[in-house]
Amino acid sequence: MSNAPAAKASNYKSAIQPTRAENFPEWYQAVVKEADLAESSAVRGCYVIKPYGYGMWENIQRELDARIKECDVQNAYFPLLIPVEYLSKEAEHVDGFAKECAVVTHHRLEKGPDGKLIPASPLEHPYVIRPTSETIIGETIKNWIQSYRDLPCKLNQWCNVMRWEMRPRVFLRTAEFLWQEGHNCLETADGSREDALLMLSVYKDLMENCLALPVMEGEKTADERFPGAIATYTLELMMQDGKALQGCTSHDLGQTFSKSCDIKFQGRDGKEQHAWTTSWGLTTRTIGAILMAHGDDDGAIMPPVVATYQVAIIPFLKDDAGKDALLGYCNKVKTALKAKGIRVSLDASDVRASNKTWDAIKKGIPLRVEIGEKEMAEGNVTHIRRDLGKDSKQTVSVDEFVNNAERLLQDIHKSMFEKAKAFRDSHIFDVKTVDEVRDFFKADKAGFVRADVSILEDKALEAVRKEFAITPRCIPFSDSGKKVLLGKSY
RNA sequence: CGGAGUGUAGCGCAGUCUGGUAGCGCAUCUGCUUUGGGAGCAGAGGGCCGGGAGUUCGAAUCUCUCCACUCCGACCA
Repeated sequence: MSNAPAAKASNYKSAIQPTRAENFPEWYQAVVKEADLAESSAVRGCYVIKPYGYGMWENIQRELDARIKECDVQNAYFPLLIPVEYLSKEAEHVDGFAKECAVVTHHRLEKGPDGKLIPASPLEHPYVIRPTSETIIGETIKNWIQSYRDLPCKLNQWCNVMRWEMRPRVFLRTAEFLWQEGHNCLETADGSREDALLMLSVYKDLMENCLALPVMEGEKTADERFPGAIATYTLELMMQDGKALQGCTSHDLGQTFSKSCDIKFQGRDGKEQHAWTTSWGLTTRTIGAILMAHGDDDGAIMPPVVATYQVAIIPFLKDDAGKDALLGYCNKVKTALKAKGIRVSLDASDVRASNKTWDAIKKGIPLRVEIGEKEMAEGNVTHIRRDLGKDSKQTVSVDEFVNNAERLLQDIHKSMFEKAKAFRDSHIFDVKTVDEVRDFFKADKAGFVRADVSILEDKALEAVRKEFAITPRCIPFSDSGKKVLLGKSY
């Protein structure tokens, strides 16, 4: 933005206000609203995901589900309600979630004296609405597993969960959210560790190749671990304000849950033993990550692989006389693109073309196709890349465009990834001492600092962590466990 | 759950300090003229000022009390 040519500075106005530099959190909310992705609901902390936003989630689901199944995981579904006793069996687990559980205590409503409905018929055994399903899945599959021949047992469910958050933020932290949670059961300690890492690699594939998000893969420090896990692996993402967002999570649960749920099997040696389990999840938060990693001051920029629409066709209608012919031409282009498997929107409404254009920009549709009488007369289309802006405008024949559209989308993906990666790489700074950590965040610089893991032992770090609200994000694999990344996070 | 802020038309805001029955911009509707990076002119419609209680002849404005949202923390995907 700062290097925008002075010539157009006079009439330049970003579509989203405030800009990222002016106020990042407010910019984020404006992007969500202007792109028509979601809105707040009557229920505190719960949001309505609107069709344009839900379309992204469906595409993320499709891509991730296929990859999960490649790992021989089967989909299943377990109840929304979990008996409170289940949760209380694992001490660390209950500590981790007890504070944020919604509890179902009654099973009926009746009219009170003032005509209002009040809960009636208290439940003898209350339920919690699942914050996660380790316990109920464990209690179920213990009956499915008797022998090493029943292993591995790999299950996944797509569902909603509820965690009573105090400070909700659309997509990033909501009381109810959508995710998949995988729960695998393995034969050995090595098996569960390798499995947790395998699922992490699936997420990495999704992030890089579908969401165009560069990741920092690593292990969480002990205090950042999932309650009950022996190791938590993560993909940390960097947002454009330099804050971290945890992109997914994959836990090696060891025998914690197999012991509390009593998942036992007879091993190859004939001896009975507890199984080794993993759990791994990815949520609708990834949509927030996409917005904050790729968006610019004109709004969202959607990665082509999961974009609800990959191409927006915008007819430039001059008058009613030529309307039918022009829309017919646009529809032909749309049909040709759809035949190539490309998701296309065509805005045939009477709204002014320039407003349709801005709508497509704010929604972040990767490719915009403008079609007016000029194009129609010559058998052409004009196309513009969202990530590069109007300087990328090109006019080519319909055939050429249709044949090249897939490659154009791939190019967009590639440059989005490279741009995000360049940002990430230029916002990680090596430091040696706690004082350098303090100096970095005191100067209000954006990004992470990378230090030797021994810094975690330094007593002085605690005060700095508190003062600037920084946490260890992960111990990246890339430094073979010798370094730790510290930063602010969502 | 702690600290701070904001609730007035679909959206963004002014008006509140100093009480007198509500205004601006955008959007919407109508008409004409326009049309390739947010159109122009003319006209029109739309709000019991977040809810409740109180003070007052009179409350958007003062008092009390709820509620919601936003930001910064704590907690987390």
